[in-house]
Amino acid sequence: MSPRRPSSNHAPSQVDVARIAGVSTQTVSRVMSGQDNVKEATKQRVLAAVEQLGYRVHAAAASLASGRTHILGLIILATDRFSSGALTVGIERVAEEKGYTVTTATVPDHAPRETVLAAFDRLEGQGAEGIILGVPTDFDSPEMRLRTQRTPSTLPTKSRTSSGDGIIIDQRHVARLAVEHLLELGHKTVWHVAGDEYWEEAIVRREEWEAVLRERGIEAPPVIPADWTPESGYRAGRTLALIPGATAVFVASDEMAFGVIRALHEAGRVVPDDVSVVSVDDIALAAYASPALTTVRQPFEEVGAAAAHRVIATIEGTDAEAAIRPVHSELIVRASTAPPAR
Amino acid sequence: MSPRRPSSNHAPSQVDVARIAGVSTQTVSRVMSGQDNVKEATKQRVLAAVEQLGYRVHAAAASLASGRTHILGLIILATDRFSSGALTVGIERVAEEKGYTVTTATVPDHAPRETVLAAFDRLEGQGAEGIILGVPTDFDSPEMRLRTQRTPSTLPTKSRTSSGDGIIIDQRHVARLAVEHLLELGHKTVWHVAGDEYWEEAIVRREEWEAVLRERGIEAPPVIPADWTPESGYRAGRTLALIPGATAVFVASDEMAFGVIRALHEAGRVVPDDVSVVSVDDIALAAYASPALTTVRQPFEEVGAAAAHRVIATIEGTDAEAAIRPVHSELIVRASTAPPAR
DNA sequence: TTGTAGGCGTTATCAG
DNA sequence: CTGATAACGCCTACAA
Repeated sequence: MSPRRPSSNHAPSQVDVARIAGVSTQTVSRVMSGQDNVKEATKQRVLAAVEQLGYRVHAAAASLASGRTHILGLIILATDRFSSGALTVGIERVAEEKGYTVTTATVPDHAPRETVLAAFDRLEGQGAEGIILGVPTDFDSPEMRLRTQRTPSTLPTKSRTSSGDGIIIDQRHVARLAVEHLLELGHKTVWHVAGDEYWEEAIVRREEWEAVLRERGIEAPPVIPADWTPESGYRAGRTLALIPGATAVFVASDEMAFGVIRALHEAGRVVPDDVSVVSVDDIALAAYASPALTTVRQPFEEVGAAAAHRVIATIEGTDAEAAIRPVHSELIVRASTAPPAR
Repeated sequence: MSPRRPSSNHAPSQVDVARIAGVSTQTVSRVMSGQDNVKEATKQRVLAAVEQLGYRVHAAAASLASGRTHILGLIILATDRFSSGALTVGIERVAEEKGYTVTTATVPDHAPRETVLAAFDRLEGQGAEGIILGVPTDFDSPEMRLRTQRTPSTLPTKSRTSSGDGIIIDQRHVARLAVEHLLELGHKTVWHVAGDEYWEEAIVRREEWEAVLRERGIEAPPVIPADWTPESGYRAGRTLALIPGATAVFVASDEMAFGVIRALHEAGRVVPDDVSVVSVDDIALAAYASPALTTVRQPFEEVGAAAAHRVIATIEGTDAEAAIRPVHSELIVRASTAPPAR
């Protein structure tokens, strides 16, 4: 039997349901929001009416009345970059679990600060109760401060500079894992192809790479700059291929590593025999690179989940700290690293 | 000067603005929605008050009153798959241009029909005025019909079976481009590593691959099934490596092609000398595979944009057909294909 | 356990 | 060009 509308042609409302069920609208409201102080029989009558009419609560009306929207805002990169997709999946999962909905605003890479602020405002305007900032942002700028003060916000990655409001992946640890692996294999030094320094992660990884070398009394060779794209990795690889003594590189992302390896290959340097390459992310294709990539896995999906938990906790006044699960990076050794040829 | 709130601590409303500007709320409403029937001087006073208070229209209230939400729903795969990210970017771009906001619901791959329907309902409940279905769906099932009838919806890919409501990439053309390329290179036949047949695209590509061969009087070899993942591609590649006569494969996606090539490599078959590989998508890494992938580029971002244009046109009663720009696939020849060795 | 009253902030409609 | 008034559909608070 197909559901039938009351008479007019617009969506059924609480009033319609109440009339059919022979109760007040208030009772309908109680049933819909799952309150338990409704007699079972009444509840069933209401539910029957709901079913019959195909009634659904009107989100806008509900949120106007209650002051709650249950909307989470997500500001993310307008690219198909692996990390963005995985992050989103984690956020979305938790949001749904917790009864939230997520609205996304994308911003181009290297967007000026105003673009991010504008995205933030747009999301707030849409009613977002909390916002997850998936792009580099100066969390401590006055403009941002102003906003994060009125709307709970979180950064998926821990920032070097800012007040500890970022979370989750310790990028120092990531870099250390990678560089130490190479050193333990017996390489005398490690070169570094860095990510775009517009991103905090890139800076931290570079700093830690230097720090690890310094600890062992090794002077860091010059950084080879790049920008996360495979193209930039390729260019970096060509540079690297020119340096005879280079036997080991720490590349700041898998996607760049693909480019680096290709350039090395073309220059006749074999990976890992001549040069060992370790990178970061462990994207799905990492295991299918030639050779398979040794890489530090970043659990983006968990990071997204943790970020979502965190904002939701803040929104709801639950203990935010308790809601955070630390997330672990892990070195995955595959075929792109080996001891240096003697 | 920092904006100051009226007195209480909740967000300023139209009333506050009206009072300060010395006009009625109606006039504020008119200014905010950009109607032109307001005297310039009045408008400026209103704008000044808006600025001073930091007023923004309350989306929920506006949509309750107007009946419009300007929300677009997007149902998409809960993975970091390349295509999903790119699609989203295109949708988001157009949505923003047109003053819409996008709310996403993710569903796992291979989700049963009910999951997709539930996502649809959730989005509708959130007020989505139009929905873009980025996952395989039986667009013609009664349950879906029921929904698409009340909420404009669109499929980014043209379906074999359904009523022409799908759009944009002609998968037959994609397959034809790939297979003919191989044939023109001189290969006697072409093998096929198929995508997950849960997806329309996979089926269409396989069908067309067969059709192209048949046209030339070639009997199609057995399909090698896979599921879009690089892992499945790897397995398919091992199978392929066992077949001595196989000199050319059409792989249904780049991500699988990475797996195929690795397996071939490990089996001692050189690409493209022994086996030519052509795939589909042209993901960012395709150019950095070893060897660089010959592939049929799919402009996902444009597809997303076209899909968004389409739903919005439907929502607004504009001519939907006019709003669609056809989108072109293109063969990108790189290093993974070559004439067969004689 | 259930109902009544009032208001959430905006836009539509109709007057002026 | 501008304003008064009535919805929009629901929820909170309070009362029964």
